[in-house]
Amino acid sequence: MSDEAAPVRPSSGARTADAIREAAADLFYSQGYEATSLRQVAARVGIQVGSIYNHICGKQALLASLMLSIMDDLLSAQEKAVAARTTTVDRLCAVLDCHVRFHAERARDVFIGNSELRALTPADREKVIACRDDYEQTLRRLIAEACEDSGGDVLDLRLQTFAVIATGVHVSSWYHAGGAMELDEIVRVYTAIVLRQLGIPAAVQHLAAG
Amino acid sequence: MSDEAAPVRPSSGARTADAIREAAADLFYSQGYEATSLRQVAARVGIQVGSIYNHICGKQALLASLMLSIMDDLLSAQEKAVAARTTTVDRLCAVLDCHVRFHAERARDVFIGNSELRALTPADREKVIACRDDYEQTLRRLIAEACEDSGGDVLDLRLQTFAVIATGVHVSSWYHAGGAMELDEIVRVYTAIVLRQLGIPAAVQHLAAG
Amino acid sequence: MSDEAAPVRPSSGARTADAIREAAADLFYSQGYEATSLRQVAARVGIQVGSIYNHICGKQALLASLMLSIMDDLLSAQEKAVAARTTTVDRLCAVLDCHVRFHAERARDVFIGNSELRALTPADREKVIACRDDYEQTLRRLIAEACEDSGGDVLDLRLQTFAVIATGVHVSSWYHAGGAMELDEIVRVYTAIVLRQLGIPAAVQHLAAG
Amino acid sequence: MSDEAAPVRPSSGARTADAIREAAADLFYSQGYEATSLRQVAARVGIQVGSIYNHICGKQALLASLMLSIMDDLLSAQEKAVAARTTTVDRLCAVLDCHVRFHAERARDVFIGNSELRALTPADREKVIACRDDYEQTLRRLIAEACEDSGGDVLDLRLQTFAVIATGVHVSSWYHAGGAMELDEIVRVYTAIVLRQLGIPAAVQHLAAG
DNA sequence: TATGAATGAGCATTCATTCAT
DNA sequence: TATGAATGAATGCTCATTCAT
Repeated sequence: MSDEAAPVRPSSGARTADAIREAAADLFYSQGYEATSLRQVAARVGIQVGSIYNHICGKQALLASLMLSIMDDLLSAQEKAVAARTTTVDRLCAVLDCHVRFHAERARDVFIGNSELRALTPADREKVIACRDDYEQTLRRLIAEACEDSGGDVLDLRLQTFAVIATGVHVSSWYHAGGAMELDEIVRVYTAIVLRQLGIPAAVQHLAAG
Repeated sequence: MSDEAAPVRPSSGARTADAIREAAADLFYSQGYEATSLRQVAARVGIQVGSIYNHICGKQALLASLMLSIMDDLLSAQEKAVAARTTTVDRLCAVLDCHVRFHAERARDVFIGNSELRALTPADREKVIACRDDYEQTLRRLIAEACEDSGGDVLDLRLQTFAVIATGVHVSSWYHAGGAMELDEIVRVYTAIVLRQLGIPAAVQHLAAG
Repeated sequence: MSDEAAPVRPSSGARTADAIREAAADLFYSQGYEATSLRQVAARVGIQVGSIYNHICGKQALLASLMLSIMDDLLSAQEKAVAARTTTVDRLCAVLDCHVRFHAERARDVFIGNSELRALTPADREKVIACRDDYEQTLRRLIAEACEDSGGDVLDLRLQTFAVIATGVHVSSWYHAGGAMELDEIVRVYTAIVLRQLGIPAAVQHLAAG
Repeated sequence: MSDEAAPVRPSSGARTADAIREAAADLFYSQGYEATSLRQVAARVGIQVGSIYNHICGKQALLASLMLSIMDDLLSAQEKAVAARTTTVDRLCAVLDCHVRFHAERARDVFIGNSELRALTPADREKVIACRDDYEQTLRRLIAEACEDSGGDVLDLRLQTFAVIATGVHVSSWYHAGGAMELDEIVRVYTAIVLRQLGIPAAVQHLAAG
């Protein structure tokens, strides 16, 4: 309420900062971090290069902040998915659903998160990698638990977890809204092949889906 | 012995050219194309920047030539794998084996091939993408044929082909010789989960393996 | 006095830009465009090379802008000379006066304008040549008209126009203020030999001068 | 006879050297000395850059030798013209004829001689300038003598000598064989306007021409 | 003589960053 | 906050020249 009483352009500063982050993300996605100059970012926002430093601390920091935000969002989404269900198979399915949807819907961000690790400061890189490991560990644990509970057959937990992740991440490279395949359908097929791959019986799958 | 009888500097030119390509590949892999300067490449080879131009036409051309070589090798390996077998399931397994081995053993090159597409000239990019499509098409066709011949059950051919590729490519991000898992073992597990994912009965698998 | 009351750095930007153009003109004159580096220009202005790009778009554009300015000034001077008189012989004399004075007083600029055409972009070269043609055409027309009106005797209009131009342009190669010959005297002799060359009777000349 | 018995490609060395000089002259003419690389020269000759140093001492020396040759030819031509006639007016006309023809027919060389002085070593520049002064002095003396002998009227010897030279040199900027005006005609008009400019009576002109 | 490789200096241009206004 | 000017370092690339073969 008091919020809406504020001037129509509430904190143009924050708006500019957001615009910078958006523009940077777009450019980092399409050209890469190294190939993107702050001049390009500024131009897209409609300001001069120098002005950018009123909103960010530097190019490095901009990338780091961007990547950490993305990892944060990814982890939050996963946590929410885990929390929503009760059985282990249900939980796994929810996390798979979340995995694909996040990678499909935020392909740009996810791509940056995966491809610009090299460009980070060692310190920042460690932080991002910690998030990524966290994400992987959760998925791995869920896979193990779901298999145990449902008669699945894990051949190699690490490799199979990687397979699940890689398959979902790959969706970000080709999915686009309005494309040949609906996202719901993608999630359905993806879940099915993951469960198959884990040897979880079809019967259980239908129960989970039901 | 007979080796050392060879001329001390057998075509110093070709040797330098190769050294440049090797150094460039190493640096492109660890820092990215944009973040790598020709001065770094030259330094690693032990020559001056200018001298590099006796062997390459420019940075762009160096990358393009590198990527096209890699794609060439990849396609050749796949072709050889296809040619060596007779039944469709056998062929699929050979191609899966080749896929994983190539990505594990030439992780550096494969990484460059996947991550520096952006840095290419549109013309060169098209060429590389054409190779990549070719590679995918072969795998897709083999999957379809193998499933048909062996009672497999494809849910979505495109998505599942992508899953097979992504899973194999991912190996390149963690495998290293002497690591926790032998390459043979990786291939074994990978093949198993792919066939499972495609619904190809275990019985057929063992026949193929035998 | 009132001068010094003005702000110490009135638009430092414009001033730097002018200084760059002046320095560039000096160096292009004494060394030629190709032999002049932007580093030299910057050094003469007292800034770093990179800073130059806050004021110009590139070396090419700097030359083009310089040359177009010079041609502009030359054409303007000629136009003013033509406009100031009424009879054709008077007009011709005014234009000859302008021709010699401009070439004597702005020898540096005129030299650049004549000698660096090669260094221009085809597009810019065309523009400069169009100015030059314009200048020549005006002079040629005036010569024809003046001869007709005053009993002159043109042997070959084109060749004689060229002779008039070349003779005046040549002054720029040896005149310097305070030299052996006053500029007024140079103009007087030059005009006389041009009129003689055109066969315009001495009587008319004195009338025109009167 | 014994000459023709020599191998078909007599002294390929001298030939290559000449080819280098020709190629260099062409390129210096069209692009300027500074903008021309020895690589371009070599390419035009059909050899590699390094090989060029078997024939020349360096880029500077190549230019100097080229310019001195040209000045030599120019002076020789003038000397021959002077020697061929007896009366002063005849001599002047012969020298004017030679001046225009040389500048028309060897426009490329004359252009180099005039425009690349800057690029020479001070020592070489002095030599070329000495030739040029020599050439001018001869013409100046001839003008003075011819005017004295034929009732001409010199207003300013130096300026008028310059005018004569500049007019002739200018021909090199537009003449080309097969163009709108025959060279003989150009020489005729040029001579006429020069004599007019010097106030030498037409009667004498016809005598000289006859 | 010709070659191909190497050198070291130089060039136009770009960039992240700083700072007075 | 925004600007425009400046910095200093770096980059891809070219060049005249050298030299072993």
